[in-house]
Amino acid sequence: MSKRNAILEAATRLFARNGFNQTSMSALSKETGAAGGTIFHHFKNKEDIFLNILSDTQDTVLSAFDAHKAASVHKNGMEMVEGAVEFYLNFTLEKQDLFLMLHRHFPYQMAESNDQCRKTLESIYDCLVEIFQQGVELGMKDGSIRVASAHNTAMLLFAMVDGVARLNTYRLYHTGALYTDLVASCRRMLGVKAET
Amino acid sequence: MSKRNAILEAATRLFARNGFNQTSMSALSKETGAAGGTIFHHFKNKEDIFLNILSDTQDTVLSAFDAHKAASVHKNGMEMVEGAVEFYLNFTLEKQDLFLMLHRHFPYQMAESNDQCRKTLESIYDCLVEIFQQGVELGMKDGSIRVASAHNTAMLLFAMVDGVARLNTYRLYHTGALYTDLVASCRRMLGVKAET
DNA sequence: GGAAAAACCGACCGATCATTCGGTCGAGTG
DNA sequence: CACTCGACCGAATGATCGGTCGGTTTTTCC
Repeated sequence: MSKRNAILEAATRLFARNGFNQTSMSALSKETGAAGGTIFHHFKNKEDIFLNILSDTQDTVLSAFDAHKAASVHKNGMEMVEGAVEFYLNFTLEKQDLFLMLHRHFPYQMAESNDQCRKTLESIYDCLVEIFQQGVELGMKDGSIRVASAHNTAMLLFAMVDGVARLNTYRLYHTGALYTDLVASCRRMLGVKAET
Repeated sequence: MSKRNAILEAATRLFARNGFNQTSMSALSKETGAAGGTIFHHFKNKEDIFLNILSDTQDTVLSAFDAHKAASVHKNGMEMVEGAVEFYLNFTLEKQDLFLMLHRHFPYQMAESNDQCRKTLESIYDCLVEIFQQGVELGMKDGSIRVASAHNTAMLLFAMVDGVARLNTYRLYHTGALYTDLVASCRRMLGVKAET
């Protein structure tokens, strides 16, 4: 692997687990085997490393969601939402470091002063919410879902599912058995009586 | 105000808005007008300041929730949950700095190595989840709520409501109009068809 | 009023931070 | 071979970090 990619990979892990500000360039240097100067040869500064990671994250998220949409089949909108919930939870488990990074405060702090960061973050979150929203909109058409606003409902679904994903990373509670109840809750929340 | 309290208050604001590690003792010194040595006269180190804030936070949260429980009246469990949702959202708005701090990663990172921190955090979150759980348990008895597990349901409610509170602080979306849909979603999610 | 205690001050310390810079090395080119 | 160029190195830099310490002021209590 090229040193540049090694730096990006190690930085993703370190930024996610220890935070951006708590990751020193010397730690990154030690982790990658690259000398201090080498890192600044490839990236103009520490922030630039983060922006590159964020951009890669955007690609990863967008293509993963496109692949899911292409592969998934469903009878109606409600099933599409259920599929999205399951996919999202699995995705957060599969890409733990990415979501650990996205769940930190630093990206949003940086977004306030850096337009590129803000745009990339918005595009990532649009993608995350959209998959729920499409399911809700479909369900509103085919009658499997009855809610007032597709967008607001999608946001609420996202808040709940992402909240559960977060509970996993904080480890204050053991949320293993939550998945079944989560899906059941989503189903009832979307306006049709629970099936038996 | 005593200098000690001024330090705690300023530290709460700075830790919440900039993070623990991004808040320097010199910044804290400048903000409070207290000299560097004075801060270390009142607290044995930076971590000790945070633990004191966390302990104060625990008191604030516990007494606020006790006051809410004592003051609120409700016909049934469902209404109790609705009241809890409204109260929780208002509370996060009222104590923005506290929740900004609790929503950061640092407390949970510190909890992994510091028992006092972990215990305090657990007690805070127990309190937050409990108010939902009591409502759900009551609703399961009086028939206004039909779910499988009171605890899991309370966790899901908490995840959703806290997720909405979080969306507010990140400012990537404007979530002003979400409250009505949130309450309606909770009502449907709890197993009884939406009333008109 | 006077002494002891507590609060307070700011210069100072060693460690660590992000970043810079002069320079080595090897692969490609003509 | 001579020359160039990008990848790479690691010592050095100035700034800033959390924390210490000796001394001064204020408060408390007899």
